[in-house]
Amino acid sequence: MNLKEPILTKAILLFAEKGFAGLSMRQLAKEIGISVATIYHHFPDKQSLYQEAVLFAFSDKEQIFTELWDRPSSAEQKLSDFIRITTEFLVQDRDFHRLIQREILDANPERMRLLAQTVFKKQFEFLLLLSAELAPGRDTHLTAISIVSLVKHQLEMLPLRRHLFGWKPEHEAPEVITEHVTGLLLMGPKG
Amino acid sequence: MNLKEPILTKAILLFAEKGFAGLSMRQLAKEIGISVATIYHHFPDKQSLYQEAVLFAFSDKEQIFTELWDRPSSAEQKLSDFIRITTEFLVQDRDFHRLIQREILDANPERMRLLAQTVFKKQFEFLLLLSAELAPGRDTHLTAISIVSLVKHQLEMLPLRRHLFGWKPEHEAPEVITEHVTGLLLMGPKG
DNA sequence: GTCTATATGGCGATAGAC
DNA sequence: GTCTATCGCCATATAGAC
Repeated sequence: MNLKEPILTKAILLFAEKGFAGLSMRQLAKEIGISVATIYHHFPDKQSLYQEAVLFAFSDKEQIFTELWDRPSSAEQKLSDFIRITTEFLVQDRDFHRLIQREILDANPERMRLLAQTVFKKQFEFLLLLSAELAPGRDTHLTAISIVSLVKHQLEMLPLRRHLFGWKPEHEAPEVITEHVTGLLLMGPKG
Repeated sequence: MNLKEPILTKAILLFAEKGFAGLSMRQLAKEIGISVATIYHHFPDKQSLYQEAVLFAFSDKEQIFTELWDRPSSAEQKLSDFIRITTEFLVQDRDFHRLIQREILDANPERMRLLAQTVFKKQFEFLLLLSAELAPGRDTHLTAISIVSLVKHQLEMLPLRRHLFGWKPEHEAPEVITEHVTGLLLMGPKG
């Protein structure tokens, strides 16, 4: 049987958890239950495996949102849906989220460009249109990033937040986060 | 001369850049211009060096905000000042920011607890008071986190944002980010 | 396409001289 | 307190049998 896809699948999981330098080829092979040489049959070196794994992880993720933008709903409703879908997705696919975090932290310009132009381009352009409609007086780029920030960073901060004052278990629920972020964005602080 | 502090200083820089697994003791020694054995004279092992470096990096950071909370200004002004100070600080001390990101990504529960209770405790409690005053109807914990998110994540996304539609060089300026985030929070999307 | 065996080098850590 | 020299191990990567 061809082991290329199983290798990529396990690699995504373990690279997300340990980072590039933190995962050895031996560990990866052991986890899959194959030999190191088999990995090297499918990938020329560790770096290539990593890059292919990242692309593989991102390959099917674009579709999740496509249906959303076509709905004949109001801008407010679309924002609310976008926040909910993104939150649920990031909560459900933690490995993917950790991989994004690591990639952005690494900040390799070429890989950033690739990511921006292949995976996020379309979603971000829809988000820009939405920002222009919802916050006409504001810089749309900064507003769109702010929307993403509120969703993504709420989740990224969880390990730390758990130890900060006022935290409650329900703050980890996707629907609670969604409601808070949506309300803050649509109605402002006083709403 | 005692090399403990120079070791810690360089370690902060390189751990922030490469991560724990990505930096070897040999590389670190070479960068400082000393031998590996000298590092091991001051620190029992790599893990201890890392943890001490992280604590050292955070040790003097708490003071930056203390003066702010004592000022006799309005809640709106305090929020604006907090956002500005935080943005400028994170832009200026990128190594520190990257170290925070790595620590949160690692998510070691014990280290998270330590970080929350030593470095962020006081600032976060002031931020909670501010959130309660500015957004009385909302969950103060979530609001406070949202404020942090808007500042911190705007900067973390920079490597990716540069390749997304609508980005302009001025979006990297602390004062532009500050103004956007402050406006969004205080006046909502329509403001 | 997968394996066992191995080459080569860098790794964390230590011994012992100065 | 700092060094040179070295141990034993694990890393990436390859050779060659099946």
